[in-house]
Amino acid sequence: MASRPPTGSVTIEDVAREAGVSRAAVSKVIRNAYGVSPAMKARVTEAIEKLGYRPSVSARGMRGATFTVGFEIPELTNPFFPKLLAGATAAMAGTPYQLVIAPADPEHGEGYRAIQALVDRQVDGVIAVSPMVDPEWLETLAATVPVVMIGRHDRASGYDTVVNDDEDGARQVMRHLLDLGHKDIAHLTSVPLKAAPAPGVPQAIRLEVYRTAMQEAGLADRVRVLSTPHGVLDAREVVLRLLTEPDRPTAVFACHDEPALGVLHAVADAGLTAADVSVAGYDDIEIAAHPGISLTTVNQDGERMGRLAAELLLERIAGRSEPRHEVVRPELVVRASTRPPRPRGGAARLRAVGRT
Amino acid sequence: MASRPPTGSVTIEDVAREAGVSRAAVSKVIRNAYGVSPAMKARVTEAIEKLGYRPSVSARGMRGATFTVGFEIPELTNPFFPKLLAGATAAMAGTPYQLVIAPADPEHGEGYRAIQALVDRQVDGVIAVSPMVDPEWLETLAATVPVVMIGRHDRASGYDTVVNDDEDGARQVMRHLLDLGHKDIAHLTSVPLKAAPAPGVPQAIRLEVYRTAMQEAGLADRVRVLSTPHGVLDAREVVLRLLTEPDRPTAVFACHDEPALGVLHAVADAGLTAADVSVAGYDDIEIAAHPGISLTTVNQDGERMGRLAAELLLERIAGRSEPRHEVVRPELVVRASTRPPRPRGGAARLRAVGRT
DNA sequence: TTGAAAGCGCTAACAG
DNA sequence: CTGTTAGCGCTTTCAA
Repeated sequence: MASRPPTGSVTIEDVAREAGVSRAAVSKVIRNAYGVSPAMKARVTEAIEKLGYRPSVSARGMRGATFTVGFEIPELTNPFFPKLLAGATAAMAGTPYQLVIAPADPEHGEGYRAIQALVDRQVDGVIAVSPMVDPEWLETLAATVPVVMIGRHDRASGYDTVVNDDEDGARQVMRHLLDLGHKDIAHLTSVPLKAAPAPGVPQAIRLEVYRTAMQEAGLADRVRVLSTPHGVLDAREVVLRLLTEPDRPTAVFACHDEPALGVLHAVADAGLTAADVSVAGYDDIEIAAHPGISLTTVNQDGERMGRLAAELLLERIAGRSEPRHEVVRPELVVRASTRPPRPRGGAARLRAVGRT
Repeated sequence: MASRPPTGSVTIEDVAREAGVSRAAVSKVIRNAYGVSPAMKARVTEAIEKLGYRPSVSARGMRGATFTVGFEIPELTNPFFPKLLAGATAAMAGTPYQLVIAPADPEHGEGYRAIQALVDRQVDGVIAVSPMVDPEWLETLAATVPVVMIGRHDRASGYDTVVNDDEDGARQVMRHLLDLGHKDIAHLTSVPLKAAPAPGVPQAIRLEVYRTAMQEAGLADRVRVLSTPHGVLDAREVVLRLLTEPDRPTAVFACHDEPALGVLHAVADAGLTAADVSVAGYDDIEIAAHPGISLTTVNQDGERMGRLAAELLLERIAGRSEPRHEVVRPELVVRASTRPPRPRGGAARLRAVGRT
C-alpha cells in the first residue's frame, strides 16, 4: 500500500535533524549497517516514517549501489521475453533490488544503446538478451559491472550465461518430424543467410541442426531454408509464397514460435490445414497451447532461465567472479500442428524418383 | 554500433584535463549549452571521444534531469501493454530521453511500489497504467514529477490522462451482439464484484455498459456477470463451468482479450464452437487476428495511446502544467468468433439465415 | 556507539 | 567565451 506519496524533498539531513542525530547515523540505519543502538534505530526509523523520507537513488549511486538491476530485451512484442522477465522478477522479490527494463530499439543496433543506457544509470548489474553483441565489447563491459547474458552459447570469462540447449531442442524437433515420416521439411530462420555465420546465436544453431539432421536422414537435397529477418509479417508472406508452389514442403520448422504463428497463418491463407503442412516452432509461448493454435514447439522454460539469470547476477553482485554457464534442458511439446504427412497424388509419383 | 564499451571511470574532470579546459566547459558542451566556441567544442568532443566518456546519470540527477522516463506497467504477460510501450518508445526516439520500464509486482499492490521505485530513481517523468491507484496519491505525486496516466477516466488536475472511450467501445460490442440476435449474453469481468465499485476503471465501465445495454434491450433478467480477478486460467475454468450448465449463454463478452482467449479455450474444452457460443473481447491484441483465434474485439490502438502518453509527458517535462485528457476512439473489429445464435431446441428453421 | 568531514561527478551561478 | 566555486544527497573513513 501507499503509506504516503513521495514528497521528493525530504533529505537525510531532515531526518537527522528530526531524530536529533547525525546524517551518518541515519545512513547507517537505512543500510542496516553495523554499529547502531536499538534506541537510535528506533528514533531514526520513526523520523523516517514521520517525514516520509526516501533515500535518493541518484545520490546513493554516486558513492555506492543503486539497488537497481537492468534488464535489456531486444523486443517487447515477442511473448517469450515476458517469461524471462517474470522469472527474474520473482527471483528478485525479497531482495532490495529493483528491476528496470530497457527495451532495445529494434531499428537501431543490437541493444548496445539500451545496455549503455542502463550502465549510464549506474545499475548494479545487467541482464541482457542480445545474441549478437560483440563478445569483446561484453567482456570490457563486464569488467565494470556484473553481467549475465541470456541465450548465448559462447563461453565468456567475465560474465555469466544462461542458455537453453538449442542443439538438443532442435534435434528433438527434427527427430519428431522425421519420425512422423516427413521428408520435405523447410526451415524458417531469422538468421540472415548471406552474412557471416554468427557462431553462438541460438537461431544459427537451430539452423545448423536442421541442416545436419536433414543430411543424416539422407535428405540433403530437400534442404530448404527461408530467412526472414524482418519479423512475423514477413514470415507469413514468405511462407505463403512457398506454400503455393507446386512442390511445397510437408513440414516447416520455424526457429521461433512467433514466426511459426506466421507460418500457421500462411497455411490457413493457402487454404491448407495441419493435415497438409505440419508446423513446429520453438519457445512454447503461452498461445501455443491454445486449441486454436495448438503448435508443436519446444519449451525452453523462459521463467526458469530468467530466474537463473537473476540469481547468477545477484551472486556476481555479491562478489563472485568465476564465470558460470548454465544450460537449461529444452523439452519438445507435441501438439496438433504436426501430423504424419498425407500422401499426395500425382506429385508423389514424380517425387518417387529420388527415393528408394 | 558500439564505439567503445563504457569504462565507467572516466569523469568530466578527465575530459577537461585531456582537452585542457575546465569542467564547466565540458559540461556546457555535453549539454549543448549556450556560450561555447566551435574550437572548444571540437576539442572537448574529441577528448570525450578519445576517452570514451559517458556522463554519470546519477551525478546529473543530483542537480537536474536524468533524461529518463519511467513507464510502469501492471503485468508483462498481457500482450496489450507492449503496444503502449512500442508507441511510447517510438515517440521518445530522437529525444534525449531513455525509457525504462518498471513492472509492478502483480501480487503486491497496485503498482505503488513500482511507481515509487521509478520516482526514487529520479526519473524526469512517469507514465503509468495503474487504474486502481488512489487519485489523491497521484495528485501528490504529480506535484513532484510530471505524470501521465493511461486508462483512467477520472479527470485529474495535476496529471494528464490518456484513455480509450470505453463506454463507446463496450457499446459497440453490445450492439453487435444484440444485432446478431443474442439474448443470453454473459459478461466476464476482472472487477471484483463485492468490492466497492471503482468509478474510473475501464473494466468497471465496460461492465456498466453491459448492464445498461442488457436492460435497454429488455434483457435485464438475462444479465450474468462472472468475475475472475485472478487471471486467464481462471477465466477458462470459470467459463467452462458456465458453459456446461444447461442454460448456457449464447455469447460471452469478456472485458479483455486475454480472458477472451480463456473463454475461447473453454468453448473448445466444452466441445463447442463459435457457432454455439459467440465470444467478444476488448483490446485487439495481435493474436486476435490469427485465423486460429479470429476474435471479435475492440481495437483501442494501444500504440497511439502510448505515443500520446509520451508526447504529453514530454510536454509536461517541458513545462506545461494545465492538465490534458486525451480520449482515443475505439473501433469494433468483427471476426469469426461472433455469429448469430443458433436456435436451440426445436426451432431449427432460423438456421438458414446465418451466413458462413 | 556516534558524529564530523571529505568527497562522489555533475550543474549552475557568477566572475573574469 | 571561459573558468572558479559552491553545492546536490549520500556514504564512508576516521576520531571522539
